[in-house]
Formats: sequence, structure tokens, C-alpha cells
Amino acid sequence: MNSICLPVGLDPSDLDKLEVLIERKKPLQPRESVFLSGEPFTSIYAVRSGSIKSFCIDADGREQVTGFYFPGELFGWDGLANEHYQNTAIALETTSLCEIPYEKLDNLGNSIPSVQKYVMKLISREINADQQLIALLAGNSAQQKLASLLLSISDRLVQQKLSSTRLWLPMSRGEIGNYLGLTVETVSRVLGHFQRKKYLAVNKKEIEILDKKALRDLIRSPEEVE
Amino acid sequence: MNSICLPVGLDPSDLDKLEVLIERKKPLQPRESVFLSGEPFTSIYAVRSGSIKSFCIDADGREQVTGFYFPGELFGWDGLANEHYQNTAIALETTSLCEIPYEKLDNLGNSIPSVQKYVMKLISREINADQQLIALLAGNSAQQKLASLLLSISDRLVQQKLSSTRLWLPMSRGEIGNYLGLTVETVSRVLGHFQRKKYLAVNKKEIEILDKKALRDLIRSPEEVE
DNA sequence: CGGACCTTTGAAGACATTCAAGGCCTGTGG
DNA sequence: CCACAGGCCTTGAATGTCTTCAAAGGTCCG
Repeated sequence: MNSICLPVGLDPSDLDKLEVLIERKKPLQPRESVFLSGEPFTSIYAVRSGSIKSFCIDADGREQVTGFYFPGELFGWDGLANEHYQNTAIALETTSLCEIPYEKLDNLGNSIPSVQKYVMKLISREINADQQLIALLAGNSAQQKLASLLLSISDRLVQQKLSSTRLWLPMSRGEIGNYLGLTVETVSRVLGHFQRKKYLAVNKKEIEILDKKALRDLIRSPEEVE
Repeated sequence: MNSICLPVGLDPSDLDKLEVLIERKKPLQPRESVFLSGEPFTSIYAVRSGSIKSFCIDADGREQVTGFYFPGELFGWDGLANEHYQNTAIALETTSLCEIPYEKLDNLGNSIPSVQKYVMKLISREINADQQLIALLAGNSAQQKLASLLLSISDRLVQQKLSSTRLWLPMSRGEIGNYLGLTVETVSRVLGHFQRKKYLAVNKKEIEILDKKALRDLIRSPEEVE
């Protein structure tokens, strides 16, 4: 078994050196936190199994979900700028992680340029993901937002060699709504609508995508008449 | 005059080495592009004077503004992950930039760890900024979005030792709306509303903030009755 | 079984968008 | 120098989408 939990793209020899940095943690229970907003930044984390939600609390005390992370994905970069995590990260289900102490990673990067480059790429991937979310939030209807999220999760699971049509949503409707800038009720209604249109089969947190093309079309142009 | 166009926070000796990398470009005309979406990633840029808008074109061909950049701010990081710029960047007015070739920066980072660390911080600042925008887009009303943007621009100008209450918006109402996920009309109406409430004095692209506290309160909690 | 929490559904209402029209400013050409 | 065309911005009215408020049904876990 390949125990490394980082995305690939590095020489095997360098990979070995990277691997020794990584600490495997004992699994987290649902709702258990990885780090809290404001804590000193120490490490970045990779999801081995399970899923993570990250969120911040804004001026008026409301929670704002900023990301969901699935196996193979990294989180924790938000702490780098201020040396303190901006978000809180919690497990949505039983979740196991790899911890990568940033200082060690940084040291390794200083001696091996290719590792340095690699880390940079990982960070800037987070930028790209965030910008995609910005575009989604700014320009789209509730249906488009939800369709995008479902397709995004589907794509991300494919990369882990899991089914691309049957997915398990570890987060609540409320958390989805919060993430997408919608209310719980709207999320529920849109899922109901998609189900009636036979785009999805929804069974609580279990979703089967029946018509991927229809969802994709929806994103490109707002829905036509009923 | 301090010719460096990067935010401070580095030893003078290292700063000198950084400075030699920087290429000062001849000023850009309004609407002139810095780079186009899809072009190979070569450099990051710092705004010396003027302002920059970055945007991408999404699936259905619509423009989505992803950022505005003012003097002292850096842009172009979005190209790092794929080695191609994801966004197009154009000048909103006559603008002069510093170009920082990424390869040279990377090489310097490899020999001077403190520079490396510094670059990392710069990148992760972009992440934090993006996540703030996400929170803004997801959770807030038109009034809150616009109030946030104006206060954000005000704060950023203060850092450049410019007036914090009198500002010049180099972008059109449409570009503001696009950025915030609103229509032109809504932006115009909200600005009108703020003016009637004496929060602002608006004269075309010239804005004077009359009641910063009111705007801040607005962000914390949605507006009370008229 | 009971209670807490999450989800669904309905009805009413609010907010932002859409469609439409008019005003203002700028730059160009007569 | 004025007239006019084309942007961009503003304003109004109607529409629509999403939210809010309310209630009820499910599900999970003690």
C-alpha cells in the first residue's frame, strides 16, 4: 500500500524524503476538531479517509463554511500568512489524517528545490479552488450552485477511484447551504427539484447522479421552462 | 525614493537581492492587458500606481471578476498551479507595474530561506483574501457587500498613505456588480441609498466616506428600519 | 420510547433582478 | 463650435427567486 497521502507529481527519491516528515494521526471522531481558528499555525494536513469541513466565524458571529476536504486533499494553508489558522477545521465523520509539520516541510524545501516547487504548486492549487468558488458564488442561481457542488464532489471522488455517480454527502443540508450562500430550505427544495427532474436519486445523504449531462447543462445556462 | 514595490517585512540585505530581480515596465494604457487567461505563467506583478482588474471567463462565456488590485498589491499567483494564468489581468486606468519573473524569484528563494518564507507568505495572503471574499459573497446582502468593498478599498489605500475617506473607484458599476455578484442596477441603487443615508457622498467614480461607523455596523448586522 | 436534531414542505414576504426608458458625460465628426 | 452617437449610470415598475416563518415528518441515539 502506498502510505503517502499527498498528491503525486514528485520524483520517487524526493518522495521518500517527504514521506518521513509525515505523521499519521489516530482517527478523529465526528465533530472533533483538527485545529481552531486563532491557534498557531504548525502543520498542513492531508485527508486519508473521511472528510473535513473548514469554516470561520465572521464579524457578526455567524459561521461561514469555506471548504470541504475529501481524501487526497490538503488543508491548513490559510494559517501560513499570519502564522495562525484563520479557519477552524473539524471532521464531518470518522476521519484519519496525515499531519505534515510545516517547519520540517519548509526545511526540506530549502534543501531540495523540487520539493519547494511542489509545495508552491500545492498552495496555488488552493488559490485556484478558492477562485472557482468565488466565481460560483458570484454568478449563479441556487440550482447552478448545487449542481456545481455535486459535480465537483463527484469529480474529486473519481480521482480517488471511487464511484463518480454514487456519492455520500458527509455534511448536513445546512452546511451545504452555508457554503453556497443558500438557506437549508432552498438546498432541500433544489435537491427535491433535481429528483423530480430525474437528475438525481436522493436518499438522505446518499446521492446518485442519474443525469450528469443535465446538471452540466444547467451550469452553463439557467434552466429552461418546466 | 524607495523603488521596491513589494510589501515590506524582509531584511534590507535580502531586500537588495530581491530588488535586482524586479523589472519596471513602461506604463500600461487603460484596458491594456498584463497577461491573458491561458498564457504561460512567467511572472508575478506588483502594482506601482494605477489599478488592475483580474477576471476569468466561465463555462457559459460570461466574465467573472476575481479581483481588483491597487498600489502595493501583488497579482498573478493564480498561474502557478498549472503554469498558465487562469485569469486575464487588465489595467483599469494608466498603470505602472513591477514585473517579478517567477523563475528568478524561485532561484533566489532556493538560496535564501528567508526569501522563500517571504514568498510563501505573500502567496498565502492571496488565499486569505480569497476566503474573505468567499465569506462576503456567501453570507451577505447587497448593502453589506458594497459596504465591505468600500471599506476594504479604503483600508488598502490607507496602507499606501492615501486618504482613507476620499476614494476614486477606477472600475465601472458593472465591474463592481460582477465582482460582488450583483447587477449594475443594484449597485447603483445601493450607492444611491447610502448617499441618501449620508453614509457616502458619491460623485460618479469619486466616493467620500462620510460615516465609516455606519458602514461597519451595516456589515455586522443587516440594516434596521428606514 | 422519547427527545433532539435534521429535513422537508407550505405560504407569505423581502430583496434583488429583469426589462424599459431616460439622463449624463465623452469623444468624434461635421 | 455644436451636434450627435455611444457608453455608462440612474431610476421606475413588474417579475421572480430565494428567504423567512411556521409546522410537521423522519431519523438517530440515548
